[in-house]
Amino acid sequence: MPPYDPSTFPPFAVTVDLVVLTVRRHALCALVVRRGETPFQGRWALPGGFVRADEDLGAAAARELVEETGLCAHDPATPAVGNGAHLEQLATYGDPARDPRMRVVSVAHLALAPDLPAPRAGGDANSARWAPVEDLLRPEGGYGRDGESQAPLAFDHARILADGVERARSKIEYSSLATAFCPPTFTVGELRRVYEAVWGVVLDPRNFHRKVTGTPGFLVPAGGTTTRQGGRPAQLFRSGSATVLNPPMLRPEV
Amino acid sequence: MPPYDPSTFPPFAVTVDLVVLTVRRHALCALVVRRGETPFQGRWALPGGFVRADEDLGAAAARELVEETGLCAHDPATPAVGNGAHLEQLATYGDPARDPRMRVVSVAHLALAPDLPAPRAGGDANSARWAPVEDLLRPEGGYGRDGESQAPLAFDHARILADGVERARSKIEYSSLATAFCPPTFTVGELRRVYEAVWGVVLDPRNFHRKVTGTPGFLVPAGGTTTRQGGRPAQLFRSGSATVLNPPMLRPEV
DNA sequence: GTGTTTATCGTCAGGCAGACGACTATGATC
DNA sequence: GATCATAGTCGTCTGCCTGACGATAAACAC
Repeated sequence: MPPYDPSTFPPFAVTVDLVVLTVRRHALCALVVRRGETPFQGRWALPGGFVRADEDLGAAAARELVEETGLCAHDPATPAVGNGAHLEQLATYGDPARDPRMRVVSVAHLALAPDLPAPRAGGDANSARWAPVEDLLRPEGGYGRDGESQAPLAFDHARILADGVERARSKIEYSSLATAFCPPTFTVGELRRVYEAVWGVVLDPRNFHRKVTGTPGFLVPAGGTTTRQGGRPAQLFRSGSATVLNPPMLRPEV
Repeated sequence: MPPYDPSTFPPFAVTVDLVVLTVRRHALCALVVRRGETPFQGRWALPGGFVRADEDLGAAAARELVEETGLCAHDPATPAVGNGAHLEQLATYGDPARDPRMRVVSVAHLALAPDLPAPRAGGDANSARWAPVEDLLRPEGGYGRDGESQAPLAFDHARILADGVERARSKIEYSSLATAFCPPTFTVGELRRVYEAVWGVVLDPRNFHRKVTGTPGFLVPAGGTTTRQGGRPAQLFRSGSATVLNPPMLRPEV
């Protein structure tokens, strides 16, 4: 290890960027905000901001999450109260050219949230929105289903988003994290639609039901039923204490 | 997102720390270096150093890896040549109090290497060594099997090492990464001993043989046999093109 | 040769997943 | 109110994979 003088280290800016995912209308969506300044002015970007001088990385991510969505990060300590979201570190991006202004290292975090009413960003409805990741990750431009223009995300945020989506897709295989996309109580069918939206596949309702109800600790009956999805009333469940699924949920091939 | 003045961001030092793992004498070992300066002078620490002003994070990690071990990072581009090691980003640690001198954010990387002759760190054999992770992660002090004193690792490096070991343990379940611990050609038994050392378990040789030889693309016959492990000559294999194992290797319970 | 060590092939039973049939309980429609 | 569409829930069957072995093969040490 070469010796160094602590006072001459190269200075970096450190930010956190958030990949906030939710499932809306059968589609996996991410929270994006419109940039008001150069570079990439007017383009969509992931929410984020500078880490403060005396702030831990996770705390900075949780603070940004509250500022952008009102969601409380779901600490292991906190029980699963109303607006809790799962938050975990994703990866760190530090290409010297990723921000033309200066050297910025961004510690990306992944948040999984239930379907929320609407993004709030200082009340400016035009500056933040949920967008289907399918649209955001389309290689080039084009238009989303709502006619919203789809220039690629600012900076290297498409890459970060892709990494976050891939993390979410693989993590719901072997963990109970899919319930983070659901409201406090939910049905087996609602949970299945989460898997279908995140993976982009169609699952057999009977085998899915057998699997999730047969995995100890995954779901606990919350009592009562609901018909909010139509059809026969479905039992309501709450997320159980299990965090890892063994054996895992199997994602269908191709 | 609050507005900001790019010139007033809080300055951070950014470092990379390396968790370099190998399997030696049936034990999972990590590379540690002895600190020559305060804080934690004389204590063992993970190798690492500052990211240079115009250097990507992965490049900094690869540079440190070469400096400490002579290993070349195994880029996807590079074919599996002699001294190639697997290198991937692990996680980032930024507790404001993790370094008493200043605010340091460390991007930890995980490297998996075959058994190497001996660490080199400027030729000073006393300043770098392979230590069994079991010893390094023992909660408090004590002595390793070789009588080497075992004060806990410097900074938060025990935590980083534990995260790296856990990553390696889980990743060899569903990927072909275990071959990164093996020389270019190896036998099924040698690969099994890697799994046994990393997981700390004993595996059935017959079922293991059936599993790894039956997974398409995991192993390709390299031709020839060896008796370097004693007993009946064993076929030599090379790592195949498969990167993910589906279905995965199952780690025995408990 | 005999014993030891390691490698490799086989067999068998249990568990789990995919494919699918059958039935149930709602709301919507006529 | 009968019928239909929709969704939920319970079973069955078959094939694959794994864990727990037995058995054989090919080297080395004495």
